Amino acid sequence: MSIDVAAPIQRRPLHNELADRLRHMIVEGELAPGEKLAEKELCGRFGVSRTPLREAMRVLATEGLVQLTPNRGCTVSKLTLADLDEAFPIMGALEALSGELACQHITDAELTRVRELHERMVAKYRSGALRDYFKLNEQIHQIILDAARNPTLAQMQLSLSGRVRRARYMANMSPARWAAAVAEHEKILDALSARDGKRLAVILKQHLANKLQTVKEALTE
Amino acid sequence: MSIDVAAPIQRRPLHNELADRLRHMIVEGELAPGEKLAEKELCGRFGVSRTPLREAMRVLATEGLVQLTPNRGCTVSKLTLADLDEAFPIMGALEALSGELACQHITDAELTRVRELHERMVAKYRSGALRDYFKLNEQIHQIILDAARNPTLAQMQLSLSGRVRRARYMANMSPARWAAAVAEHEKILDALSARDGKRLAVILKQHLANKLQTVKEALTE
DNA sequence: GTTATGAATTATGTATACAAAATACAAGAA
DNA sequence: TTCTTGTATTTTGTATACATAATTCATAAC
Repeated sequence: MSIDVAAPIQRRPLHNELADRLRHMIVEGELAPGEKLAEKELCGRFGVSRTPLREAMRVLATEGLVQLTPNRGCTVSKLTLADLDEAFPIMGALEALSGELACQHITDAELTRVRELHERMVAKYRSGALRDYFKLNEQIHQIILDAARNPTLAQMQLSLSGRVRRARYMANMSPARWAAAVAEHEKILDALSARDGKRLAVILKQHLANKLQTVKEALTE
Repeated sequence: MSIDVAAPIQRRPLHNELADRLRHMIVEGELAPGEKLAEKELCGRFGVSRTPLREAMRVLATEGLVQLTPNRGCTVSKLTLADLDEAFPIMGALEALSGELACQHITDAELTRVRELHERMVAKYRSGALRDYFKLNEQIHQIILDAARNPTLAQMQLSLSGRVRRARYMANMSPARWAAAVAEHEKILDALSARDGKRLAVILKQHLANKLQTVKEALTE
């Protein structure tokens, strides 16, 4: 195995690297909601000075992942029920738009890819592999998002879903919900195949509304 | 006139103040798109050191108002036709959602306020006062946004509209367009008064689509 | 025992200093 | 002239130092 000597040498600023790492840690739940993020401690952990770390913090604060209080430091944003109630309808509206636009722009190759992922996802459902199911689910939504050909929209969706992603593990889907979700995905595939944007928009919006219900039920248990 | 001695003493970090000022300057067009923002020069202008300025820059970059290139500094983001094509449909989707939610939550008092602003706006239209018209227009949309009772949604709308606000002065509305816009606002008021969320959503989405057309026509001239 | 007060400590906000990269520019070669 | 190539300057990236606010904790008053 040889390295690509023509590839550009990657050198990114520390604050970018830090922002990415911290974002990942928060989104994946490695840093608990409400946790205090002391600059000094994080500097020690990453082996950097406070300057780039603080710059990364401002970015995460703007994205809503952490909360900054003047002279009082930084904490990982909590994810309340109200936050979910706010975020999911927005995600529904954005997904609906994605679906509409995707129907206008999606290529046959992309459509084939969606079908393939869908089949594999259904197989994972049948075998009860929730984790793999989620992964394929995400990939399908990602392709729709890409097919919308609207990077701004994709960016906003990504940012928003990052915020609520932490709630994911809470959503221990009931068998009934899971079956319903799969049924919804059949409809999504149908509408997308027919390139029926309006229909897909309605389905996706409802899909997100149901997702919210699932998460909320899991939370109130 | 006496000061309110009970009011909390305002002391905000410099980076917040800087971010607000720079954001305002960019959104209002005082800093031209594509303009280079050298740290040293801005530090001199505001009388601060580079540390808080750089923190403010990261925030603006996350909001999409400036572009950072590693080791190469910062420039005010340009607003291309493609950006408008991306942003307006998203704003349409978000406004539509706002309208839907607003119909569920708006109080009679707020509705009265909207009617009042609407009347004043129509008067400004009749007298040809475009600037005042815009201002009242914005206030109406703001009330709808507030009535949606979804701060996350409001925040996202604000951020997006800030990005495209610079294109506003380009939109020198034709008389026909202006008349059409006013007619649309009559429909908006009707649907809102009837608290018919679905109808309002459709109107608002179309309203934004028309706005995009207006701006694009003004640009291609 | 509880509350209040103040010094000591710690953390955050800002400025400055140093390192490294990019840019500008001048001198020399084709 | 035009294109290199090397050097000086400028700019950005990062670390450190200092200023100020918040917190902790011990002590004193009630």
